[in-house]
Amino acid sequence: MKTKVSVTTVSIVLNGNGKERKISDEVIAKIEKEADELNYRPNQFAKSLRTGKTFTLGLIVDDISNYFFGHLAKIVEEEADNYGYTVMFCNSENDNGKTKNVLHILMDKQMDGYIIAPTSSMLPDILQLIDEKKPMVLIDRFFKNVPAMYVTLDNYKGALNCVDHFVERGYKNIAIITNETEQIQMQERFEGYKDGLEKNKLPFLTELVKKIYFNLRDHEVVNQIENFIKEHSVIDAILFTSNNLGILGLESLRNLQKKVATDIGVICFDDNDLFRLSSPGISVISQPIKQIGKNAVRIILDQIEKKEIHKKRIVLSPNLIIRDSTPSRNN
Amino acid sequence: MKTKVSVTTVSIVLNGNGKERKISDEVIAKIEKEADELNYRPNQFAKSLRTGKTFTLGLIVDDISNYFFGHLAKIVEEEADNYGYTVMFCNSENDNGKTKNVLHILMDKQMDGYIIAPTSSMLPDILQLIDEKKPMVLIDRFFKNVPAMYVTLDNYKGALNCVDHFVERGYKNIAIITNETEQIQMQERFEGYKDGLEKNKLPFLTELVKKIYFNLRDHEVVNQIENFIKEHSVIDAILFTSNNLGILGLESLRNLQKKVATDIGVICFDDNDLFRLSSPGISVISQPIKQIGKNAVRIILDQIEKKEIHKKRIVLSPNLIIRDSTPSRNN
DNA sequence: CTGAAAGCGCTTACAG
DNA sequence: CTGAAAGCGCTTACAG
Repeated sequence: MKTKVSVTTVSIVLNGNGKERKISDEVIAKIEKEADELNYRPNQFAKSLRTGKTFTLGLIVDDISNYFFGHLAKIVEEEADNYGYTVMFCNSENDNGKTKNVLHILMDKQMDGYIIAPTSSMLPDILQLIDEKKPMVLIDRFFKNVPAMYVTLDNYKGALNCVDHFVERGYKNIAIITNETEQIQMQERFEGYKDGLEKNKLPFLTELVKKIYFNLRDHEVVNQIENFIKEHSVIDAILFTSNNLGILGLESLRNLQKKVATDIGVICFDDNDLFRLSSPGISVISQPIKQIGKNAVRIILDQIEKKEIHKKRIVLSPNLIIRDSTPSRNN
Repeated sequence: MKTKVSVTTVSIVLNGNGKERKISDEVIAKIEKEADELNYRPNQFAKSLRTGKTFTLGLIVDDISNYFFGHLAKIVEEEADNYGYTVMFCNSENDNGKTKNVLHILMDKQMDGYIIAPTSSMLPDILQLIDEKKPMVLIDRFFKNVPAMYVTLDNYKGALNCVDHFVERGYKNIAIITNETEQIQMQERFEGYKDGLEKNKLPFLTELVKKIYFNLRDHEVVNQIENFIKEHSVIDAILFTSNNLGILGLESLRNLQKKVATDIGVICFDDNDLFRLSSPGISVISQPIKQIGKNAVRIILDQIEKKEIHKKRIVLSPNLIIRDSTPSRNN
């Protein structure tokens, strides 16, 4: 910058503090003009190094190509952008495939805040983050007894509603296909299923429970679901506890030439284009993705800006959308 | 660090240059031990400020919640991660909604490289990036006469193949539903459609062309498609030129109670769960997403590491997957 | 084999 | 109203 003016003044002006610091209008104008002409853009590391702020949020999801997390990421980016933040993301792949610690990578880059769908292996890092009082919010699931803020769905109620709906429509042998995991959202969905059966005076049968490991390939999951269904012809309804399981489940049913609705009732957790538009349309427990994302960003920004936090833990209501995959079995 | 040793030595050791610089094994061991105990993590801004490297790639897509871009983002993140890079992403939303310049935000944060699905408004910034010799690769589309590297599909051939397939199956009144845009991938798809008709001695009729603006809401798009189909009962086949248009198109057809396959043949660009698993399954031109992502990252890393670049422009082959939405009309 | 010093490009008290 | 100087936490010639 060839203007005869100190870097101090330039810094003040370019950060919009010219007026406040009583820099003369003339100098302000000159600096702004030149900065513009030279296409000057301040070095953000230098800035961050000095101020400690990065204006970057770290987002960790299972898999950004999954409908739920992709849409969540979109909302998060949009919201963050509204407040001048950008987002860096990592896929945890539920601890599969990657041995390295995703969260650590983001911690190294010093995010201003962290939005995390946690896996069990992240616990130590999450505790460290809490220890360092870094802004953080967990999404989709959380850890019991860990003092972290979070935004989740009332998963228990969601699953319970599914069972109620199945029973109301006359289904009697309701299976659940879920993941083998200690993650709390899945545990709660499972509890909701069990308690739903009990509430409706139906027996809980372990043979109607299929738990699938995360680290399988899609076709293996499809195979397992096919075998499970084949071996239990008594099943007249299935609750899939996730987007992904539901999609692969539909593939399994198609392979088995089992007709959804006609042969078997189906409800899935999470909505997506396939569930919405396939025929028959699939009844789902839909999550308020927009609200989850917006709340998460708001909580993070409140923490960053040290505003008072009104609600630390947000549990949103599930929404049962009834379509054609659960026709009445009463006669 | 309380070890009696200079920061210089610490820096050398922690960057793995201890041996090379002939630091004594004893000192190396001591430093590593203490770094470990103190959970020491070097400040990345300081590092970046000094070295000019961020180990961060910027990714700009239309919309990360879109199947194509979400899956692409996943691959990009995985590949980048393999080489120690993280990725920061922005949704361009095809210039809708956001007035600000997405690319500028990333440029401010000094990405080591840029992977961009460009929109027209980005052109000036892209030229600047080229000017500054920043590693960059365009994906999905590019600008004619701009000397940038890119990875795209042979969109022309893809559309041409669709028309060929329709004709082969006996369809005569093939409509195209595409976006109103100057983006080159869409232009090429349109050209492929036109030339496909000509090649097959079918007339090109402007009334069978529907171009839809990007900045519409989903339900508006659905409405427009519905009206278009209603007003042109002659149509016996439709080529949707994107994922998104295809999904909304299926919604329109459902609303109109038009049966895919029975009433009308359908092919969409891009594959997804809905097209794959709905019944009837939708025939698609699928893009090799994995290859696009891997190539893009490789090209960027080659540029960053100043390796010789073998291919600067990669045009991948489309893959026509024939399912049930294009049954034979010959009799 | 190891360390002192400079410097990356900013911002922020502080001085005048 | 404006500027000199210190310092954020690293790395990298350079010296010894």
